[in-house]
Amino acid sequence: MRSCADLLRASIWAKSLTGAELRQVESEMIERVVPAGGFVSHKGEPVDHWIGVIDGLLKLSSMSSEGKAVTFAGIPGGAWFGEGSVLKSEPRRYDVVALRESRVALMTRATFTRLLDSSIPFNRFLLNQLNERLAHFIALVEYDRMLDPDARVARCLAALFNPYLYPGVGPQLQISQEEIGLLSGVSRQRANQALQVLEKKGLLRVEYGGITVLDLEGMGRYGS
DNA sequence: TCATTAAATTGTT
DNA sequence: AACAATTTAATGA
Repeated sequence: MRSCADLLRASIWAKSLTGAELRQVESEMIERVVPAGGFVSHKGEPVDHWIGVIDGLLKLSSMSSEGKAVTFAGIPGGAWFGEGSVLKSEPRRYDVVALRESRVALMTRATFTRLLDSSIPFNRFLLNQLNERLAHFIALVEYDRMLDPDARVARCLAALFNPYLYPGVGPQLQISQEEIGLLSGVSRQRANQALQVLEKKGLLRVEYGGITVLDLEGMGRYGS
């Protein structure tokens, strides 16, 4: 994807809008480039945007009291997130960090609320997305206790391929093993080891600078 | 188009 | 954490 307009074209909720509505939404959006390792937004900051990822890869994470980083989710290109905090007008509850150089689109609260008030498909989209995320977090609580890094990597990746949350992600994804490590909370070396285990089990194929998922089901239930 | 070089990524210690 | 091997991307003939 190259621009805000491309992102809108690829977003399901935007498909039902008229050309005029779409143009207005687009004109009200702000595009921002975030360098690798840069922050899209910090925990505790006031939230006044719904954020869409035009291109790149983000992670939502937080620091535990002991200073350990805990990743909640990876956000690939084509996805939207942050509706929870926009809806509740609360400060952001996690850090948003770009794992690689990324381009994001910021939708102002005004636009967001207008869509919320006027578009049924938009509401349906949000409802579905919130529901999918709930399922994701329940799964997170489960596997947070299992310490097997292979399983953590498997489930982190499986979450990235969720077709409802991330419709733009095909079976093949460009992601380095270092990024997988950052997402899963394991070292790059361990991520490499885990990927080889998963490849041997036929769940995915390891490629240069990316992976192809062969058995999404199996990845999601790995380790249980 | 091909060869060379630099940069990124992977596999191993 | 450091190293070597491998792949890709960029450059220029």
